[in-house]
Amino acid sequence: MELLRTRPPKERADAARNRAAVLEAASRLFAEHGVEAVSLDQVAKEAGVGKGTLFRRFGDKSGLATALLDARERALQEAILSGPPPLGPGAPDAERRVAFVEAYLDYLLDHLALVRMSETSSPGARYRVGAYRFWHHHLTILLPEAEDPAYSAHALLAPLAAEQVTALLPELGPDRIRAGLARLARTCT
Amino acid sequence: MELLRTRPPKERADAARNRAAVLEAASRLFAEHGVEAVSLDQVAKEAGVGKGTLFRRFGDKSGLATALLDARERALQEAILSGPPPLGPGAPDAERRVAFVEAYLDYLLDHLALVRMSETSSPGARYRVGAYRFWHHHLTILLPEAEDPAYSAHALLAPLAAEQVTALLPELGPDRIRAGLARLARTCT
DNA sequence: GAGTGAAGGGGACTACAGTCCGGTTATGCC
DNA sequence: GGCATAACCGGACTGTAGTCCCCTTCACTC
Repeated sequence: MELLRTRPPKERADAARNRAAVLEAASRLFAEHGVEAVSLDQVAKEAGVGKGTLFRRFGDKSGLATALLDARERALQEAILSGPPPLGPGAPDAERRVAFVEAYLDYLLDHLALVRMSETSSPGARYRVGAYRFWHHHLTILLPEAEDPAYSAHALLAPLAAEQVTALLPELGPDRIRAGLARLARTCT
Repeated sequence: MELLRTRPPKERADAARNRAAVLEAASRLFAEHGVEAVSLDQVAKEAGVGKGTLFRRFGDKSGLATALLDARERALQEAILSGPPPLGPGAPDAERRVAFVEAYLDYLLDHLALVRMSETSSPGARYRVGAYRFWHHHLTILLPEAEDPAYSAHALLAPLAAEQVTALLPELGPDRIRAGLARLARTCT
């Protein structure tokens, strides 16, 4: 018998079932038709729930995308907090910065359309979610010698916006982007 | 008698009249109620034209914003091409880069909501318009010693995205943003 | 296992961006 | 000045994000 509860114990059974159904339906539809081409009506219908339910659970389109990315995001955060260096603790700051931007770029390229949706539907979404705060805090800590670590961290995250990477990818290709980011991370004091 | 034609001679009189009416109405409504709160239906009604006309002329919401910003944008481009240094030609590259990011930030802070609308309604709009190409080309020229001038120019423009500045403004205030950008522009090789 | 309070469900509803096409008007030529 | 034609006009139409609120269903108590 399954007694393990990953969520706080107050989520009702029907709610959990619907949450899972929505995530699964969204994942399937996005994979099949592309993120852009799928409307939330379709997701709701495919999941067998009403539209109201979908919005109640996920707030808006960017919230749904964020929920779908949650697992991958957590994995990266784990690797940063307690994985092996240079991504995890133990390496010099500059190397950890480089490792971070490269790992984040990998994550981004793997899920570009979805991250883009999570950042762009709903204005300012990127900067509101907890994950951005996490990346920003991490980089701030790794920039103790900068004149304004908080600003430098934002400036290093700016070219990692999904919108920016999407626009630059056809022009420069992933390798130049990766190299440029690494240079930036190493030298940005 | 007015013989001066600023546009190529093929724009019909009614088209020109409607163009002006739309721009004036949009400008007035945005000033009065805020950019976010005004719908294009309202703009069309206020200008006394149909919706179809509005979209025919300006393509979409971001096109309308771009048209409203056109004059200010051109002024900045003029100053860069032929104004006095350090913004115009004559000063060392690093100083010109700093002058550019500061001047652009001023422009941005003056018209933040409008620029944001021009960049965010319609995905990828920021990178498609001619103006972005202009700024990018200008910075590329000013970064001859960078390992990848084209990428560095993009990276320096990234923290000048309206979305980013909007998010950082309440947290850091304009002065820290300005100082951080200037540092970045000076040292970004 | 029946009652009860609250959380959840769902679909009709609104508002808005963007499209389309039949009718209209300006312009250039005779 | 009249005519042909191409450009333009405008509002009805579509599809989508997001809201609202009444009804259902769960979980907890006795």
